[in-house]
Amino acid sequence: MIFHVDANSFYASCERLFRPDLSDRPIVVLSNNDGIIVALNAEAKDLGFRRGDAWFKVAEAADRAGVTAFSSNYTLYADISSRVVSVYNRLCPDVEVYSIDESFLYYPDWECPDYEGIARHLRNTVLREIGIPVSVGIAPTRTLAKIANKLAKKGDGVCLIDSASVTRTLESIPVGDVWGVGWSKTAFLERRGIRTAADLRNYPLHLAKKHLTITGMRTIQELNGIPAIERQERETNRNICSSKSFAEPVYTLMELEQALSTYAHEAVRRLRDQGSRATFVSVYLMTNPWDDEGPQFCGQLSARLDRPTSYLPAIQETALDLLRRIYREGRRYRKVMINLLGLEEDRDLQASLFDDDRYQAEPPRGTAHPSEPALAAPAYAGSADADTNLGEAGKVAGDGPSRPRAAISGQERETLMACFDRINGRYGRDALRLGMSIGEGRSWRMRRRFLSPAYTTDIAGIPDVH
DNA sequence: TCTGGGGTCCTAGGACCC
DNA sequence: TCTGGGGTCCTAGGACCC
Repeated sequence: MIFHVDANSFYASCERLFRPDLSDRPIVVLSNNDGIIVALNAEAKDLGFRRGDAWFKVAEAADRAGVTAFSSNYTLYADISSRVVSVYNRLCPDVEVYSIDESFLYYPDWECPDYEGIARHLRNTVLREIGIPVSVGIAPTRTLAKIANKLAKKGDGVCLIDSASVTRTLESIPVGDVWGVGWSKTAFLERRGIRTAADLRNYPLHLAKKHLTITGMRTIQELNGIPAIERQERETNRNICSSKSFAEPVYTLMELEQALSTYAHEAVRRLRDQGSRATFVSVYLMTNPWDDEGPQFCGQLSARLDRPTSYLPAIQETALDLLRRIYREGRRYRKVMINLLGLEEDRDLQASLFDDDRYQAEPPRGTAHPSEPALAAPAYAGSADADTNLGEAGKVAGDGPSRPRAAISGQERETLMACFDRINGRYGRDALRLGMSIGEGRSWRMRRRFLSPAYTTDIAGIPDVH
């Protein structure tokens, strides 16, 4: 049997943990740059606020209604999340962490089980030990368990769907609320008169395969009680990207370089945390599509690294090189993004034919890697900007930046980065950075006006108790 | 002034192979 | 004369998720 455990208004609950004065008060949590509402508790929902509301549009109304707003504090949420998961792990032998606030717990199919009793115990334990309210949906498949959880949130926090109750239950669920049925599939299904999860459950599989793709077919099987969606066993990501919108428009290459270097630092930290190396680096640069002033622009270029690596200087230099090729003067830039792709685990690493320290000091150039494909950049000219013409900038040499490489061996790179990791592990993740990411402009810095303290992860943020 | 960030999986279609 | 059939791999873009 599968339990889907979901924290209620997780970010808002985390903020409230350390603010008992806000119990029963409406709370919203904002995205980066305090742009939109990404999470809100029931009290705020009752006042009519919605996930996705642009903060600048609703801030005044929220203030009048006595809503407390928080900038998102992911450090806090991640720490609370891991504490919640530690409780799951104690009470269930088989836990799949699905997202920061959702997990699937797998229990054996016993003869006469009291699954609901187990769920209530789980719920009470998390609430008592961590202070976070969770709901539990119980069903034979993950899709049904997600639906059960939706119902649990409306009721007393626990809901079980079994073969006796499944038909009646699904009749009350709009098809768009089913896990895996998004905006596009909902529109398609409603045109054909399929409005509820019960309707979808009876949709013929061969039609589903044709019109809803294999994922839609799996969803239907799951609604019929047949597990069809595979568990996510892998712990590591396949892509890592880092990107933030700027608080204000940015014009200069130098500021973009600072921002991109900062995101490269962040992306490589996550890359190294999961023990991977990247094969490709991709950089996106774009203006604000909402902005009516000035021309729009959206460009992207990719490059293959010499070899899969997690060496920050190499990745950052490659990224900056790409940025300089994409950059056009006179645009009001809104966002720059780095994407690390083709991730390999350290232990799978394939040694390059030429990856020998003897060649490192004098890297073979030109003729050495004839088979190394230069990544053609399909650089698309974005939205309204036809003159971007990235074609001529489209070929990025496989051997990275044009600057001469320092004579430093692979072993030395590894030692250097290990030292870098240790220092940042001890003194804070930004204690040591590459020069390029330290700068004063800062117009690209995030706006986080309502940030709560790092109550659980920073000695300075620990609350005083009187 | 001001509209998020970080992911996964799937498919179509092109390039290429014998 | 005759213009197939069966594959693989890769990428961009769509759809979806939290």
